[in-house]
Amino acid sequence: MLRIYNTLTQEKDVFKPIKSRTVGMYVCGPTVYNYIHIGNARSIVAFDTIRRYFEYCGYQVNYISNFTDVDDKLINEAKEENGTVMDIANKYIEAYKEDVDALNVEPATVNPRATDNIDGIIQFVKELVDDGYAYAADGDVYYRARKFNDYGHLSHQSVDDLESGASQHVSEEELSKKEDPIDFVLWKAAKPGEISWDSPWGKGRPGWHIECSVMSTKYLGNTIDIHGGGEDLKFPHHENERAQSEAKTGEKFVNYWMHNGFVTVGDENEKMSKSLGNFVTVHDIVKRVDPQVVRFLMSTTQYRRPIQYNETNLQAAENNLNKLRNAYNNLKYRLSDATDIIDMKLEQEIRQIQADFQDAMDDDFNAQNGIDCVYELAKLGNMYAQKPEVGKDTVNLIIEKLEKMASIFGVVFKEETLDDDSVQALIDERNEARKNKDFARSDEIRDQLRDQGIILEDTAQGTRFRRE
RNA sequence: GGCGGUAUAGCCAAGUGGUAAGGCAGAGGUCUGCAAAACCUUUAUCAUCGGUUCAAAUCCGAUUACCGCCUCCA
Repeated sequence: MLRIYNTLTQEKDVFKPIKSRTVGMYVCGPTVYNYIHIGNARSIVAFDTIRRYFEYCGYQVNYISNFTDVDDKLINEAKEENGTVMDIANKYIEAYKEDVDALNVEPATVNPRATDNIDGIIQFVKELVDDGYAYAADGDVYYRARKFNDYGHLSHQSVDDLESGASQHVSEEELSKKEDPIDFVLWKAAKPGEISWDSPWGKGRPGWHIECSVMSTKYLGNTIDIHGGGEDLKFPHHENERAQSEAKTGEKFVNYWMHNGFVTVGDENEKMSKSLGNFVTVHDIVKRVDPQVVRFLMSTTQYRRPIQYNETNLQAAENNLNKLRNAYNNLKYRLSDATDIIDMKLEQEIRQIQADFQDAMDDDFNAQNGIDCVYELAKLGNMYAQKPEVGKDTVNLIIEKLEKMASIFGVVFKEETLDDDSVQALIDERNEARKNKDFARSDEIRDQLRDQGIILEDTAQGTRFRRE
């Protein structure tokens, strides 16, 4: 029985999908005005890992993640890079896809763009105005937050507290247009020269939160199973989405609200964000770190926990990932001399590990406990692979389970292959030398191959190799 | 000020009432011609104080520290 921590109820709720074998997920995607940073990546990886576990459980997942491709930051970036807003958006959407692909994230079912949904947004806002939930003011349209009785419930804030916070930050100009400082903008009037669309309120563009409400309901319906994002999106973004959507449809917007924890960085352990200027982009990081390692670090940390991004943790992740890769190789190598004996007891243990794995993941995607089960399986596999005689079916069973469980965390195992006959010739020559106790020569060959990034390992079954 | 979260060995981290999983790093060992890989052994009384209980890391209260949100932000 899968339980999910729901931000709205602040409890782990039993997961009941709206449709029996389908899950509808909407995960807030990036505003595409820059390369994504590893905080973005954490969110993307966290929800990809969750999605993969749903699929492992046999669900079909409708995974929607948007691109917010018009807002102030894009407009500014366009000025700076001397291009149009669409140029900037297109550039960083392409970069996003490359980065996310490097992290082995499954493609979304759809990545809708805000600017492809302007008509829907205008229609949505119009209905809110017609119903009295929103009002036009000088070309802008604002949402009447207080009119939505449940406003503040998701972020567990009282409206009055929010208001005292908001009053300190809202500009004079905005304040003069708003009926109430906590009201938020649905539609923004365009300044001269800015990208804009025609609307009943004049030329303008969408406010920040509205695109997610529109695209979520468009692709997944009025009520969706899961809506996710970073914990900083609880307020105001998700609070506002919820208010807009439920006011418009009169139905519950989201059954399970999920929020991932932050990536912290440096000795200060402070939040990484674009505005603090302490961010590391995925674009840069993959130049020096194996993206699989970054992925592994992120997906094996429970999604609500913070991740300290530093060399120590990266190194630990790499070691652990290599441990799994080695176990895989150890098992694959034994396939060559495996017989058809069967180890029923071992197969029973493997099934138990898988059951434990599912229990762990069913508990709000406890990846830490989940990956521990995979380590246990790897150890079991390593021990088995050292036996004098192994059964082919059993070895294959371990490999299959290892691949299946590890794939949730985005781990892909590759079988080592030689594309170069000269390497095999050297390995043969080295074994000949070893037979003749010419260890000087055999070690020389081993060192030579190591310099090429090929590690030799002598086993009872022969010499095998792997790449560094 | 309001709200939310976290505090367990050098590091990551499990554990939600019965006398501290696991991983990484370190140390020692087995295997190996030597390695590599693997396996084995080894390292804590759980931020502080007080309370409840036969029994608490686990429940209650207080305190401290750190992080986040309340303004754009994954």
